[in-house]
Amino acid sequence: MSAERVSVQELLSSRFAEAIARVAGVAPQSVDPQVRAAADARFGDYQCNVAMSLARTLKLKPREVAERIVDEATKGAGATERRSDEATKGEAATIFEPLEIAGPGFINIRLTDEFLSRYLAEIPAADASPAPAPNFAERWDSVAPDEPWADRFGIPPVNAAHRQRVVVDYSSPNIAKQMHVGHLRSTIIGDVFVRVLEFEGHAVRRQNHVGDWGTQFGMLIAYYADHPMPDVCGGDVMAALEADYRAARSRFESDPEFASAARLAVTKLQQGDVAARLSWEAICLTSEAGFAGLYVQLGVKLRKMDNCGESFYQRDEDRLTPVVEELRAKLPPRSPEDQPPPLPVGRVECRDDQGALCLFFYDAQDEPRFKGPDGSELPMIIRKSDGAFLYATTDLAALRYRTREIEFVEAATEPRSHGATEGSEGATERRSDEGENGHGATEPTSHAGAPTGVLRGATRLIYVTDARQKLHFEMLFAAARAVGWAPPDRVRLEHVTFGSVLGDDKKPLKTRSGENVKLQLLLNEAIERAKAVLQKRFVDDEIAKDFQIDEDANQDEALDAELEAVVKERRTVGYRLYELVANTVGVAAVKYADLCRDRNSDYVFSWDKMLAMQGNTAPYLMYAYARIRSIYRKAATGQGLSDADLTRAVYDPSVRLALDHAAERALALRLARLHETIDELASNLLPHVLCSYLYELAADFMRFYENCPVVQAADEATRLSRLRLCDLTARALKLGLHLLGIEVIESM
RNA sequence: GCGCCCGUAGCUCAGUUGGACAGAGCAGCGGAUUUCUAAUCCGCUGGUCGGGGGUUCGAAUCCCUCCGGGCGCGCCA
Repeated sequence: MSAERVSVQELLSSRFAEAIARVAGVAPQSVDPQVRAAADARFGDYQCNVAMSLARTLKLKPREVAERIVDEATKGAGATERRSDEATKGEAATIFEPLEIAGPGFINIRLTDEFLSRYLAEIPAADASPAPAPNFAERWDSVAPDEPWADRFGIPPVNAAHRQRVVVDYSSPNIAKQMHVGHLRSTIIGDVFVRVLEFEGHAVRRQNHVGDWGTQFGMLIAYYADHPMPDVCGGDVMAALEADYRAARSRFESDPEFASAARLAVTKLQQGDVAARLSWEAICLTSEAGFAGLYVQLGVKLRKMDNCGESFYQRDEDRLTPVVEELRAKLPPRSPEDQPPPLPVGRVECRDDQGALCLFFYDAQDEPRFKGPDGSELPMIIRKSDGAFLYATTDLAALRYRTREIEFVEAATEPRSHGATEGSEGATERRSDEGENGHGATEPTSHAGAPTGVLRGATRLIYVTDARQKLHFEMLFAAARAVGWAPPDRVRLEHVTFGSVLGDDKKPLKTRSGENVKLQLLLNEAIERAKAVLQKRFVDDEIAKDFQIDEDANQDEALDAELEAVVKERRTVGYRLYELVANTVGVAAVKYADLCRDRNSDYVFSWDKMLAMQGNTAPYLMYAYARIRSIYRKAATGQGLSDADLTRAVYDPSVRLALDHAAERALALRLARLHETIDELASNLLPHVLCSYLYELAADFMRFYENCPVVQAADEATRLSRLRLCDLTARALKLGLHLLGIEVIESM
C-alpha cells in the first residue's frame, strides 16, 4: 500500500475524481466523485453516481458519460496500485473488478478479493503489551495526557496540516445537584466526540462548564455555617448535598434572618471574602468528588482539569466586563443618518433597552432576525437592568476565551508508515511537561513526537446541549461572528443538539413523584437489571450449580469440608466475574442505547430493549466480542500456545487472507470500512453511524461463525486466515466500542 | 402569532445529506443445535414513507400547502 494509508472510500474517491476530472476537463479537487457504499450487494461494493448529474453539464447521455469515466478510471494506474514493498515483490494489485454500468448510469465497483485481502493484511498486529491504564483516582487529578491508543487498527492520524484544535463543551452539571437523565446524553455524546477526534489526531480540550457560581451558593454557605458538610468518603455525596440544598432553600423561604444571611454571603463571595470563598470551595470540592464517582462509573474521560465552570469567568479575574465593553465598542448601534450598508450576513448591534444591555440581531434585509411572542424584536440580554450578568454573558466570555486564550499543546507528528513498528502508538497529544516515552511504548522513536509548543485558541468549538437551547446558540454564534471572535474561515462553531429521553408514556422521563430521574439511580438499576438477565443465563451454568450446592450445604452432611472449600472459592470467583460482567454490561447498555439512535430525535427509554441480546444493542456486540475471544483462546490452548504466540503465527507475513466463502468476503469488506466510518463520525458528529457499523460487523461475524469453521478448519492455511479474520473483527469491535466509550469483556 | 425539530411495517428505529424494486430489530409464523459460547443463525408475513401539489433523468430526502405531535420565544440556565 502507499505510504499514506487512506480509507477504501477515499482511495476510490480520489481515483474517480481524477477520472471524472479528465472526462469533464476540470481540476480533480473541484470534483465530488459521489462514491458511496453500494445500496445493494448485487451492485457491488461501492458505486459512483456522478454520471447522471454530470451528463447535463456535458450535454451527453448519462450512460455515455459513465462509459467515459469507466474508461478513464480503468486505464493505467487508475485501476492498479503500485506496490514496492518486499512482501509483494512489486506486483500490481488490481483494486477493482471490471467496472459495470447499470440503470441510468450507475457505475458499480466491486473490489477484487486480492485487493481486499491485502488491504486487511496490512493492518499490523495489535500491541501485545499496551501501557496499563491509570486508575481513575490517579487520572482524575492528573494533568498528564490520556493513555495512548493501544491499537489503531492500522488507521493513521490525520497529518499535521489537517490537525484541528477542538474544544468540546459537554456534561456541565450544576454544583450541589445530582446529575439526572438530562445530563446523561450530553455527557456520553460529548465524550464520544472527544475520543473520536483524539483518535483522528486532533488536539482536543474538554471543557466541563459546570454551574459553580450564582445566588444558590449564598444559601449553601449560610446553611453550612451551622451544619456539617457531607463526608466525601461516606455514601452518596451528591444525594446528601442535594438534600442540604433543599433544606437550605426551604429555610431561605421561611426564615427571613437566614435569607438575609444568604444574600450577604453571595455579596461576600463575589467580593472575594476569604471565609465565603473557602466555604464555596469546600462545597465545590465535595460536589466534584460526587461527579468524579459518576464519571468513573460511566467511563467518561472528564477530569478535574477539565472543570472550567461559570466561576472561572468572574472569580479571580473579571472576564465579563471586558467582554461586554468589547461588544459595546465593536457593535455600536447604527445611527439614523447611516445609509443602509450591504448586509450579506446580517448585522448585530449592542445597545441599552429598558435598562438592560442587549445584543440585537438583523438579517440580510436588515429585518429583526428573532422575534418575541408579541412580534417585537428579541434581543440577547448580556447585562441585566440591575447590572448583573447572566448565562449569555458567561457563554460569550467562554467563547472568547476558547477562541483566543485556551492552550493547546501541538505535537509535530508525521503520519507513520505502516508495518515499520507493529501496533504501537503514533500521535497522541503529548504535553511538554510529560517528557519523551512517558507511556512505555517500546518502539524506536523513529517518528518525530516532540512537542513544538503551545498554540492558543481553538479552530473548532463543539457544544453538546439539548435542542431547547438552539435559539440561545444561534444568538451566541451570530454575536461571536459579528464581533470577530470566530471568523468563519478560521473557527468552526457547532451546536450539537440532542432530543429528550422519554418514558413509556412518551413524555420526558420522570419519577413517579414527577422529579428528574437521578443518573446514579438509573445506573444502579441498569446494573441490577443486567444481573437479572445474566442470572437467567447462569441457570445451567456450573456457577449456578455451585450456588445451589452451597445453599444446600448445611443440609447435606455428605459434603466434606474440602469440597465445600473448593465450591466456596469457585462461588466467590464466579460471583466476582458475574458482578464485573453485570456492571460492565449494565452501564454499556445504557450508553449504547443512547448513542445508537440519531441524537436529534427524542428517544423512548426501554430497559428491555437496551438489554436485549438481539438487535442493535450493547450486549449483542459485547457477546460477539466475547465469542470471538473464546475461539481464539480455544485455538491457542488447543495447540498449547499462549495468546501472544498464536497472534505471532496468525499475523505472520506469509499468512494469506482467503476470502473464498461469501461470509468471509462480506466480513472482510466490512472490516475494511471501519476507517471510513470513523472518519465520517469525526466530520458529521453522528455517533449512531458507528453503532450501525458495529452492529453490521457483529452480524457479519455471526454469519461467518455459522458458516466457516475456524479451529476445525480444513487446513492450516484456512485456519490461520480465519483466525486472522476473527482477531481483526475482535479488534474492530473493541476499538469501535472504545470510541463510543464502551469497554468490552473477554468472557461473558 | 413567529421560529426550530419531528411524522417511515402492529411497536422501537435506520435510510450513507437527491440515487437503483424503502431496510433492521422486536412482536407473529416456520426452520437449524452430537456447537468454535443457541445470549446464536436462516426463511416467511408485514409499507399510500402523515395528506396534497411542485422542482427533474430520479424525491422518504429539496420547495409550497394542509393535518397531527414536540420544543423554544427579555432581564432563569
